[in-house]
Amino acid sequence: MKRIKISKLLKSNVPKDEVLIKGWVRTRRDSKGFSFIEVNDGSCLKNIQIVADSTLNNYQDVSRLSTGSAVVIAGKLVESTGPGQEWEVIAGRVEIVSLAPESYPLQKKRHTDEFLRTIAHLRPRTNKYGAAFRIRSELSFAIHKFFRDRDFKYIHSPIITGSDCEGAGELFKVTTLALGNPPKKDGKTDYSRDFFGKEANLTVSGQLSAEMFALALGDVYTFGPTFRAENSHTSRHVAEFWMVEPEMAFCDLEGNMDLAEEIIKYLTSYILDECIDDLELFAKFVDKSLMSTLENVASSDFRRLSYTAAVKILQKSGKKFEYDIAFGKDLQTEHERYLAEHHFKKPLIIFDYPKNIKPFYMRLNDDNQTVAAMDVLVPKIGEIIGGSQREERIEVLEKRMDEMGMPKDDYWWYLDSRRFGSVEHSGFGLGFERLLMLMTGISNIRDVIPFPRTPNSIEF
RNA sequence: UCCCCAGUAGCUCAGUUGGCAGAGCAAGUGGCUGUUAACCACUGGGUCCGCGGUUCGAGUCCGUGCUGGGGAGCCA
Repeated sequence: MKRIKISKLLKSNVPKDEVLIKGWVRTRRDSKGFSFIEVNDGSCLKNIQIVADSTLNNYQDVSRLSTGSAVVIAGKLVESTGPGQEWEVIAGRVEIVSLAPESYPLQKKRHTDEFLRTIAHLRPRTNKYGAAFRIRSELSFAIHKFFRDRDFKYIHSPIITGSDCEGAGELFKVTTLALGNPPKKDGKTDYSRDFFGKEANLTVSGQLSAEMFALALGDVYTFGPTFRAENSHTSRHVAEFWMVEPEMAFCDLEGNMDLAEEIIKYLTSYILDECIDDLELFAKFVDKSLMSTLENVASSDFRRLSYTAAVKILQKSGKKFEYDIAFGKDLQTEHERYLAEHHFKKPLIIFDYPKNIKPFYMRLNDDNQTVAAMDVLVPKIGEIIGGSQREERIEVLEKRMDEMGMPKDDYWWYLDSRRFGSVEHSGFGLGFERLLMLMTGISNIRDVIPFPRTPNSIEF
């Protein structure tokens, strides 16, 4: 007999004489002469209720099954005579694959997220984390589907890089040199004797690679891990996270914003359609307003306004902010939250930021003051996308790099793309985990990553 | 890196003015019942985060370190 997953079993329209289930015991309740066993196999949120009669030849052992034990059950699927579930399985055979001892840490009650983080290897066995990671899987698939349906090509950008890309944050060094005694030259570490012959780091962004491929394949995207060695202690930052980075040739900032809005709406609708059982758990136990938030994101047009207009709104708001608002200063978290959560109450896109607070590759606008940058802000999460139209004019780009004191030689290949068939092009970075926080209402980024990496924490 | 909060049973927490270490849940045992976070009874379970200090006496007060959490900065 072939094993059937519980997700499929529960969708059955008719009773079945023979089914084979493999999974883990969530709870057991004994009655006179038989036991109810709730079995979960991870395929969906719901358990299947097993009715195990005392006539089973190993009932003695079955009646001692503990939470977390692995079992194989052969039996028949019947309509449940009790309330609470549509189907149940009358067990003909219960094979105990392995018994979880009393030290099994997961109890039949709610645990705190902080405690579950200390047992991150077991937490996917809980309802909440099982649901979170099923949604993570679905969301990954939906991202590939979104791009494939629009004829984007998937690019694998390198994990180990020789340049620090955009100067975005602190880097993790990659080296095979002896830490205690590295070779020296003129008092400094001699990286010419390192594995790659020069300094190497873990990537902070696949953007520069993606730009090169956009100028060859047209529309491309990357979707992979990125690393930041920042000593951040917040619920929105981790050292290792995944980023989705589309890059489009022959595309200006407006087209870029169009795609950003389209993908957020598409993914939100997709999850609403495909993961409703899991979503309902979050709507019930994690964030009561989740459904209205998601429907708001999926259906409302994102408000677009320039940085200059945003600054004016903030100045006229009459609200006291901890940080000053003035043209040329970056918007702080409190400002972004005010705009997204109080003023507009829906997702918004802010564009045309002052050039002095943005990286070198963003395209200089005609006013010579601002660059064609855009950030997408959503309620509760804040910045979820950062992107720009890229500077395609080589003389403007080189001038900008000079102003910022960047070593142009290291970027010879990047500049080459502006020498040979340069065209206007745009792209953005979408924080995958932040998106997942939006979708689930989970408020700590550490709880949407299987094994999160944060300062001082790499246990698993 | 800065600011704030917390650390007591497996988990979640209480612990008064400095005076014998507590509850609920979980676990174990027994009972009961088509149960469903089942229910009832009993039992076991403690480096009160570490180190140092004050005191006749410290879970409690002081100093210090560590860990966790929240917020800020940085960003996705």
